[in-house]
Amino acid sequence: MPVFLPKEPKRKELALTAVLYALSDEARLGIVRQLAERGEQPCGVFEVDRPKSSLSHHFRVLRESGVVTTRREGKLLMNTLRQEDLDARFPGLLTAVLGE
Amino acid sequence: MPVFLPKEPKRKELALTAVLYALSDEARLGIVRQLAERGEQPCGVFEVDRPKSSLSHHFRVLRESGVVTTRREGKLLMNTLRQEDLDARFPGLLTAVLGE
DNA sequence: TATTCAATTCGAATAAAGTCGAACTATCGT
DNA sequence: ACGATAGTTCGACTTTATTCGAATTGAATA
Repeated sequence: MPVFLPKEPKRKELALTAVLYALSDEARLGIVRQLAERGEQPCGVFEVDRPKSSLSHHFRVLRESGVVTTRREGKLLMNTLRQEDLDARFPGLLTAVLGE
Repeated sequence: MPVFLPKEPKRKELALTAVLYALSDEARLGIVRQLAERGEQPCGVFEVDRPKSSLSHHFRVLRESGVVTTRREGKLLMNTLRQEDLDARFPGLLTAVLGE
């Protein structure tokens, strides 16, 4: 009984086009900004004005591109921006996207 | 008799998500890299292994997002990366995407 | 073990992008 | 004016994304 098995790329596998694509959507970019500001957060706190299933889809895109990592903590799925991995692989990108 | 009227956004109108989207495609990113390396270039020189109409489509995306500007010179359409505009609007982004 | 809560997966519908040939437009050279 | 060249636009098709309700999973709690 696996706890939760997202398919997140390792640092070395991060692909620039996939990352840019993930960030090219307002809803997802909003999530990323909020994670950058407030740190680790569960999916539920994001005000995205869409049903859960849509939100979930966007989290999947963020995970599969490697922008976000997710771990379970009790009944919540906690999401974190993969700052270090992104900075290592694409220096300056996240900073530029977040605009300071 | 207009010479050529592309719909390019002004610097202040550049939208981050549109720019990221434009850059999230391998073919377009390839064009951008080549423009960054070699400077202004006509559409024809790009080796993109697709028919002209497809190439043209990608140029349109690059223009409409504001990544590239195009002017006619004789029978060629010369393309330039909008480095200054992009740097002004999204400092560090282009550098990060181009990897130095 | 039954309920509840958090969030995902499924599936089907809609929307948006990409692809490519063919036709078109503009410019240049003859 | 004709032909060649550079690239675009059009239109139809295929592919990929997004959307959202309903069903499902996993974990906590009673």
